[in-house]
Amino acid sequence: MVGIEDVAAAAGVSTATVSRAIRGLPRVSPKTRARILETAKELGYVPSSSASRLASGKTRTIGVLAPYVDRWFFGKAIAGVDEELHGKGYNLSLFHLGGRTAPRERLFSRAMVHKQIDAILLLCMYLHPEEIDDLHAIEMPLIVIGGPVPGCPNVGIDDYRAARTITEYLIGLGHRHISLLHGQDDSDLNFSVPKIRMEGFQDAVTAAGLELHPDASFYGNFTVESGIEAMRKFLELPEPRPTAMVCASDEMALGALFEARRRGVRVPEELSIVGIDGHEMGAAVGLTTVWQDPLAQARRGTQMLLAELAGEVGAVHSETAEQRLVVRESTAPPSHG
Amino acid sequence: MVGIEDVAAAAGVSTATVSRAIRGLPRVSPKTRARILETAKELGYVPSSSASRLASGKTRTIGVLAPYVDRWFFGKAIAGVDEELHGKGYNLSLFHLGGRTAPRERLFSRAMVHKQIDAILLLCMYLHPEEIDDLHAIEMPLIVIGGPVPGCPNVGIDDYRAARTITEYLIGLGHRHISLLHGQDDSDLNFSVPKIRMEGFQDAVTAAGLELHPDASFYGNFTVESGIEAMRKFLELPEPRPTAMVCASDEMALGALFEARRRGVRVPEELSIVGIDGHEMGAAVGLTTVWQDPLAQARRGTQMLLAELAGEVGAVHSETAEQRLVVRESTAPPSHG
DNA sequence: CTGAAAGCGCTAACAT
DNA sequence: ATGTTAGCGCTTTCAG
Repeated sequence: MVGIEDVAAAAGVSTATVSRAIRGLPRVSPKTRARILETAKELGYVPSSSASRLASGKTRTIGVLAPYVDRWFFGKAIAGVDEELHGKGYNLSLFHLGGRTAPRERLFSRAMVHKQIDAILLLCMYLHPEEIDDLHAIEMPLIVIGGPVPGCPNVGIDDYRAARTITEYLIGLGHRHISLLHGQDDSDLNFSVPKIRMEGFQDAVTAAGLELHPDASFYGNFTVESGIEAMRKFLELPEPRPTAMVCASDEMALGALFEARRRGVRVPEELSIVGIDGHEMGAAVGLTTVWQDPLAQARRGTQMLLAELAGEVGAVHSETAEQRLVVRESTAPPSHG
Repeated sequence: MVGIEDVAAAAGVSTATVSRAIRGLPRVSPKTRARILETAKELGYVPSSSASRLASGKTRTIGVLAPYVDRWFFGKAIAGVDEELHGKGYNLSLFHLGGRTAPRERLFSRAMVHKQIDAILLLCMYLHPEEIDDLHAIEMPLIVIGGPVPGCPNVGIDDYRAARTITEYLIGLGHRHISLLHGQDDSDLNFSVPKIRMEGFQDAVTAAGLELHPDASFYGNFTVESGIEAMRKFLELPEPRPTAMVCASDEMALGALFEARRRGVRVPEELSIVGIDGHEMGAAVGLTTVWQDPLAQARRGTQMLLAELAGEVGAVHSETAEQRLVVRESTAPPSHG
């Protein structure tokens, strides 16, 4: 295998010069650099990343910690990191956070992770207190995309406002009895996107002088299936049923919407349904939602990490991402006034 | 930072023994191993992956080359690799193949990639001849998931049969005039999933003595949006229009289905629509399709790579994945007989 | 079963 | 602008 020494010998220079030339560092004369680059190409030289990692202490890879990769938000975010990294000589390593598994295991694997990356981009919905502590202990640029993590910079939308906005929109339409499909299970995590969205909903309802109907609240796990399941339960509710349903995500809203129509419930005439996210399918079926762009959020976060790694201290900081109420055809005033 | 020497000193052994003990290699007495493991934990020792990569020549990372990450098939497949790798001490590095960009650039980045991984899992739909050659030149376990790549082992469904099956199902229902929404653009790549599915469709049609209607053929890029777009064009077709449409993917079929209903076209009464894939949303809306499981396919492929890396020669080989016609409510006999 | 020592291939001072 | 020379922290023969 051709190494840096071969190139150095062939080009008649030292390995140090070859190293500088190839990495585009200064202190190499243009003509020397050109010659080195050419011989390197001729010899088919490719630097050993292992060796350069060890020698430099930099891995030139960004670690993306995610609980899922086959879900809308996470897929878009990972794509965003990838796009931003592309062509910049950085690699993307994917680490499974493990949905809601024991924190103990998560911490352990995290220790192994640190040595392999230069910075972390965290995607998550839930985080246990001890995990947060662990995160703070890491000496490494870190940005979280999406939900807030106390003490960590993040880029994401204001989830409370998103939930409140969409709920108030429904109330403004005349709905007085609104069902909620949230993404929170019975854990007591305080700083989680599902919890925050739920609060936004609740505050909007009570602020309007309306009542919360615990029996018309359903749990989902952000999947289409859970939306379907929730709608089934909803339809078993005694009349009069709520005239609208706000779902904590578009994926669940879509499931609910499909199931409602399948059961012959007319949307929005008999039931208004809304989501949060901006899923492409939502646009296709006319789902009213609060749009956000996780891909852009992840790109922004990645830019910050890269800037920080490039020496720009303070480059990583919290930033609120764009969100927008998008009214489509899944909402209408309640039919019975 | 605590290194292997610190552990060796604290445990009163040599670094070689620590290395063996920690990696679970033989030739270490049980009690010595226990003592080493304990002191390592006490000291909070974590091996430097950079150093071990350089010294061993193994990176313990699987490279996943994919053109997209935020699309159903690819997201599921990446999740599958991740699941299979989990807990086995292997990392997953994601490399963007770059949709249909210039092969030249793809080759270049591929050279950089090789030094960073021990095996490759390739996800793709299109591959240029020179890229295939390049792939063959790689001395590294390789498996492709999904579409076939000449000369490379792959695990995936029989796309020709999938397309043919679904088309014949429609024909069996009585449809004589069928529209096609395929995923092929005007390139001339021969071995690509889009092309193969198109052939399955065409052969089914002609074998039944029916005619191909080029004007009722549409191009899509596997996204929901392209399905919507195709349906718009379809609806501009002069009457009598085809009574059924087969789409090369569920995502496109879903887009077509939504747009059709939005325009007031009743599915399946006036128009039958089918897809291929088994997307969760398809189940939710009752889309007839040929189901497949990319997550399982990727897991299987990853298992093979891992086995091969473990020394099991011949572990990597082609395998045809499970597929199944799933009849739901988006299909019915043509209404006008 | 355990230790000594020679690298793995590059980077980063420090010199020149 | 370029060369010299130590390592980076672990793995791996080869001895013992």
